[in-house]
Amino acid sequence: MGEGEGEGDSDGKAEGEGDVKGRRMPRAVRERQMLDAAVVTFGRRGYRAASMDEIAERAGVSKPLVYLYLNSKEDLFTACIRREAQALVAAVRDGVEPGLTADGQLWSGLRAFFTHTAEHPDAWSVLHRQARTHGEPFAREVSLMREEIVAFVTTLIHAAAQEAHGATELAERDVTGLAQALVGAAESLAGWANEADSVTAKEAAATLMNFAWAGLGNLMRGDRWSPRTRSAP
Amino acid sequence: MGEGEGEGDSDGKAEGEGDVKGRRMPRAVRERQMLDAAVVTFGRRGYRAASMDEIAERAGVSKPLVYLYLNSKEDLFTACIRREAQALVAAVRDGVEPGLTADGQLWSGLRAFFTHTAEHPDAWSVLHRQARTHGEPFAREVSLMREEIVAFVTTLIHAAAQEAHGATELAERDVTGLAQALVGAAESLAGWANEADSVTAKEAAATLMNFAWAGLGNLMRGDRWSPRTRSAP
Amino acid sequence: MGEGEGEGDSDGKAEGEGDVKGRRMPRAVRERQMLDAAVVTFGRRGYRAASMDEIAERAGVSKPLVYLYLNSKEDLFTACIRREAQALVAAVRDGVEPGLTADGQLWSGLRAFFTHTAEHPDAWSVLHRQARTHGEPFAREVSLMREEIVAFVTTLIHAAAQEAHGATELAERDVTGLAQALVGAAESLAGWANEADSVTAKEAAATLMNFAWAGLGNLMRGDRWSPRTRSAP
Amino acid sequence: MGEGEGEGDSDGKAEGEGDVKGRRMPRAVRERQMLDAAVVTFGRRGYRAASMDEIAERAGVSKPLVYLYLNSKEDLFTACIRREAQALVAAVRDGVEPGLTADGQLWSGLRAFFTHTAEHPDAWSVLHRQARTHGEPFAREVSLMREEIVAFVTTLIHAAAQEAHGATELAERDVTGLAQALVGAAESLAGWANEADSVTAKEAAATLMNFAWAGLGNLMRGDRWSPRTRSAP
DNA sequence: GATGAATGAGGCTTCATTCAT
DNA sequence: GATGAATGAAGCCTCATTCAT
Repeated sequence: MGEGEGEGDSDGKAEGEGDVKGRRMPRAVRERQMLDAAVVTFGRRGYRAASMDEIAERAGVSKPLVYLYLNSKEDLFTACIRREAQALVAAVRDGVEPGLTADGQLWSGLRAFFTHTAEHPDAWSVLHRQARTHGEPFAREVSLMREEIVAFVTTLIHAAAQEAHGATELAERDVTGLAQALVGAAESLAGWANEADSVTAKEAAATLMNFAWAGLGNLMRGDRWSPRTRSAP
Repeated sequence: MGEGEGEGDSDGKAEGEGDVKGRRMPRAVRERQMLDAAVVTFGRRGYRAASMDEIAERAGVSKPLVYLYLNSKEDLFTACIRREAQALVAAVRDGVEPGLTADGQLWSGLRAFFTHTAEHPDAWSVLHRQARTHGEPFAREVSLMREEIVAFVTTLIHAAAQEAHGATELAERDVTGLAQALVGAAESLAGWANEADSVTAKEAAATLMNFAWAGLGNLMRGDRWSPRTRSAP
Repeated sequence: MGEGEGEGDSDGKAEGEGDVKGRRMPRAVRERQMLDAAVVTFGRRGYRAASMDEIAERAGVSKPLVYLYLNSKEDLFTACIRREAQALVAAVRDGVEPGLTADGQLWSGLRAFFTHTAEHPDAWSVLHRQARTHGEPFAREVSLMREEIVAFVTTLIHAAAQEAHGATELAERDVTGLAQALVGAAESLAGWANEADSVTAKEAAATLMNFAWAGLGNLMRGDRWSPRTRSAP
Repeated sequence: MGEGEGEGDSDGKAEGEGDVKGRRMPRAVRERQMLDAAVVTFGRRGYRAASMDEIAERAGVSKPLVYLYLNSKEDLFTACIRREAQALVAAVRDGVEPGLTADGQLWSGLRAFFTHTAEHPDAWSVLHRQARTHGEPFAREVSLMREEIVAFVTTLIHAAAQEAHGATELAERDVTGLAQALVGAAESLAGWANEADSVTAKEAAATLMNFAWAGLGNLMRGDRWSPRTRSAP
């Protein structure tokens, strides 16, 4: 009740590598299989509801082996988070096309972000939902990633400002606020895009880009809303 | 995150009613105490990690009484969600000052939202994190609330558009996208504001308001970013 | 799972006495209501699965009142057993028509037995199944009743023997064995009659009577089966 | 009753395998130990009153192992019933000496029945008392066994009738009634034999055989008792 | 006479984790 | 390198039973 999602185990156990159960395999491969299984399980069931039994079974190995390689449930979860965080950051970095203007880069980065999260929903669930829902050891890992992304976006914002005007000084707090809002909006839109299949990653990216663009423009123009500002935006 | 694991239980048990442990109290009062305790516990630990033992202890009653009044962990969690969702919606509705222009109303609503979430961080955690992290019975409750808020925001957006220009027709998808992004941004900013105490509800509201304002302006102007648009926002 | 039977509470709570809930009633009446409720509940759910809550509710009183009048679950169960055992014994005794020959008396007694058990299935369940299934305090009560009936039947058997032949001496063990077998058969047939509604109390009694009759006849004739006896009964 | 509450645990835990507590053992062996312990516990305490704790302890293992191998209390009880039902049926079948006349077969079957129930009183309690006292999942298992035995007895009755007379047609209902009564009597006598140790299986079988014999004879002779029949059996 | 409020104790079940092979 | 066997600890839930009014 109330836990997990998928009773139907029609998903691939990634046994597609042609491995027969019990086959000796190099440690690295086994470890990857375990992490894959763990990400799926944690992503769908949540940290507490995921059982080492299910993870081991999904990975096609025995439980003691999981412990041998990954020590404990906590360590395993941390490893998942770390791996997926790096993968996401890498996907975004690699998606950014370097030759473009700052806004072009932002755009390509956003597309990469939405594409990656759409293609790895379990990983996204681990990072966005599960890791942040459980106490300190895990939340920190995600915070690090989030900060990395926020920093990256901040850089792009500064660059865009530079390109546009030369050196308009932007207040640091404003920029951070914008970045926080952008990332939050992105996360929300990622969820929206995952639910309503009709919305593609590209559309989500476009929506967000518009949003960011407008916010940035206002910021640079110093055109800020205040209680005294009246209508007519 | 600001929630953390909360090992140090230096928090007030809200026993402020002057009650001595073990005193007989009318059902309604006890029930409120239990819900209070449950919100705190669920908010900090998460649904699975929260134990009925801890909830009962925090409420200052024995476990069986919790079951007598609230049936099961699932029902208890649902009751928490329901109560806090209504409280949040009510807070926002009550915060909106009716005489104002649409943007003034949006502004006051946002302030109320950030104020409420800042004052009830555990409740906010329950709604934003915990409820959505666990399966169907709970997520739906929050979805209802979220949709209510999204609908409300959508109304204000339309009203603002009207006020500004008369009848610019906005594409429905754009408006929904904007609302989704806004709510997501708000959620993210609420977290930010909770973490860094230096950021007040008012500031967060201002940041978001700017954001919304700019997005709305763009939308109405038809001034949309596209890959071919070049720099100079 | 595995307990009780009737979810559908379409049975009368015996509130047919025209009592309004909460009405003060003489102790004897209240006590009877409680015992009625208890017999139904114990009969359907079994001793352990029956809860004092259900019994109190079915009786239309509060739990503490049940304790006030009947002390404990154990005492309550004992009271049920005692009352129903006496009722059954009385029904049989009253059913026996005194003027008849011994076999006529046996016949009328059997009819009374089957009629009573058919009309009070819950009471029969309490005596036959539940009481004997649980440890010492209860089994003894039923044993007493059973012995009373066995003794009564034994008397009739002796009387019948007398009537038939004058003083054929029957071995005590044989008579007791016959009586035991008879009672067991009666219990089994009572169950059979309860299940297959097509079998009436009268038919069951007839079947058993034939049985008894034949057994008794053999006994008196000294016509006993032994491994060396060959076919042709 | 002979079962009682069994406070004094002076019984052997059947640890006769020479195993030391905690030793690793193959699954099949452990499973048998658990079933043995469960039969004893269920037989003496009843389904509800038996605790998994006691069963595990009696089996010399920890509770989780019981769950690992047997899933749940319900499954465990079902497994007990199934195993003991099969054992009893097998004992009776194996006890029947095939070369004999029908009545000889009935006799040998009865002896086997009484011997088996006398040697396995807890198993008999499980089948006769406990399983039938608790709701549907369990009663059905025993019903199947009972029907199997009733059918078997019915066959023998027909055969005996054949041998005796050639083809006297017996009414189906009469035969079923006889079989029901016989089985009931047998069950009752089994209890009697268990209580009073002085009564051996052989004696019980003899008593019942006489009973059956007489009933069958009457049936075939059409010599039935009726209210109008007067004395002189 | 009657009850709403409250609890200590115990039962079923699951899980992360470790041996011994 | 890999696993079948095994468990301590903990969680959800229910129940018989008692106060205080």
